[in-house]
Amino acid sequence: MVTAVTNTEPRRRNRRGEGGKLREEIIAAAVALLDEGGDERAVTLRSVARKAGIAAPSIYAHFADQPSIMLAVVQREMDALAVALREADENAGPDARRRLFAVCTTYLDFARVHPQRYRIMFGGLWTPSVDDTSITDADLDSLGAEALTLLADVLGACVDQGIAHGSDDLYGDAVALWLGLHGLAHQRAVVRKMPGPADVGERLITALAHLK
Amino acid sequence: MVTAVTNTEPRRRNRRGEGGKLREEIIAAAVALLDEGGDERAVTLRSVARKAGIAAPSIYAHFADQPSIMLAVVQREMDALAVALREADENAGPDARRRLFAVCTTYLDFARVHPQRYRIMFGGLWTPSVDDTSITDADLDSLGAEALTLLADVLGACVDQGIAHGSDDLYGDAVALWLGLHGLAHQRAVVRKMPGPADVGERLITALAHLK
DNA sequence: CCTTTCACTTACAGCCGTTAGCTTATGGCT
DNA sequence: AGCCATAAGCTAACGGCTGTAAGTGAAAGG
Repeated sequence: MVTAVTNTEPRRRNRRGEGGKLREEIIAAAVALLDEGGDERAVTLRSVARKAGIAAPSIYAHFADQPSIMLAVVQREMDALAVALREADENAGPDARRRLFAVCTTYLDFARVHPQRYRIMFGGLWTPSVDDTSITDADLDSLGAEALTLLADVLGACVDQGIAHGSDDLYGDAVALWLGLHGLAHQRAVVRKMPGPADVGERLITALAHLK
Repeated sequence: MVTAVTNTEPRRRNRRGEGGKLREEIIAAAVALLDEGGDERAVTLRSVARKAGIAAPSIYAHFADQPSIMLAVVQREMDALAVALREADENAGPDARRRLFAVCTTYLDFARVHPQRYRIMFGGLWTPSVDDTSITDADLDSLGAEALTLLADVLGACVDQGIAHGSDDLYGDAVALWLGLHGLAHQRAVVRKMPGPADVGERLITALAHLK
């Protein structure tokens, strides 16, 4: 599967005010390349340009350099994940156990449905160049803080409803729970077949949330 | 820091029967490149050759192609990790809690001391080419099975000594514990600074081993 | 001395990121 | 309707790095 470089149409140029649309198309092209199963080395400036149907230098109107593309992809997917988690929590109703499993399952599903995206988001390869729109600390903390606060919140609800053993450090428990989820999510995103029982996810959640 | 391409000595050629020595030197050079902090993209066939002080094509006498080098590195480090884990277990004495924490701490320490090595071992980027000495399933299961059996063994000892709650599936619990450790180890290997409390490792171990 | 092992030099073709300068469609203005 | 400034994207080209192939030299040791 080479996904056809054959560009049937030479792509209609964007209209006057809508030059910025191309930026989104570039990010989408990069994500598409990832999803096609090739690893992140397949996402080069030139391959992205080909996928988007534009000439390579046209990217420089929207991104400073190649790493910036990857950075934008990570940012977009981080936001998408955060939104999905909040949504899952809100749609789960008032029951704390339901909320907990909804959030955790949504997290795990993201990694399973988009393994390549998950890999670049948390695989730590989007270059720690400390310049321009740098993420690295601030933005990882952004999702970090956001998702972890959500998790701590749900854990607190579990304690309040009496289905989990309390703790003096809810945030620390949230971090531990997230680390467990991350371990499973990352491993699933990396290998073809996971060892161990199918319900290992539930075991992780049950143990790390101290459910009774 | 460019680590000096300046090869003072042109490197003494190996003696008659010892041609195979170069193979080890090549692997060591690749590992050295990793440890220098550059990511795995810095480990190219040519850079490895430069680091080892040999000409690039000389590698082909010992490795079929570039991915094979990475593969050999992963194999070597997998073995080293397995040995370290067994050693830690044997040196921990008979106390089950000590054994458990010795093994887990050793695992976590490996990832902290050699983050780049850990990343390529479990980051799933050493190309899933299904040919020649392929690892991918067999050899990951090798460490997988080995380390997981060890963990299950230690967990069983914890139950026997009455310091942990029993379970009907010890191997499943071992997998869950390993996933937690992996989550922490990988995250530490990837980001500069981890959120959360310092004792998060002990929390993971305590919760996932069902310690009382 | 002469064979065999070990490693080297040279070279090719392909991809990469990036710079410089050019073309073309768009849409407001006269 | 016609002009024409400008936004939007293109072509050509550079230097550098990559993996790999083909053929060459030198040292070791029987």
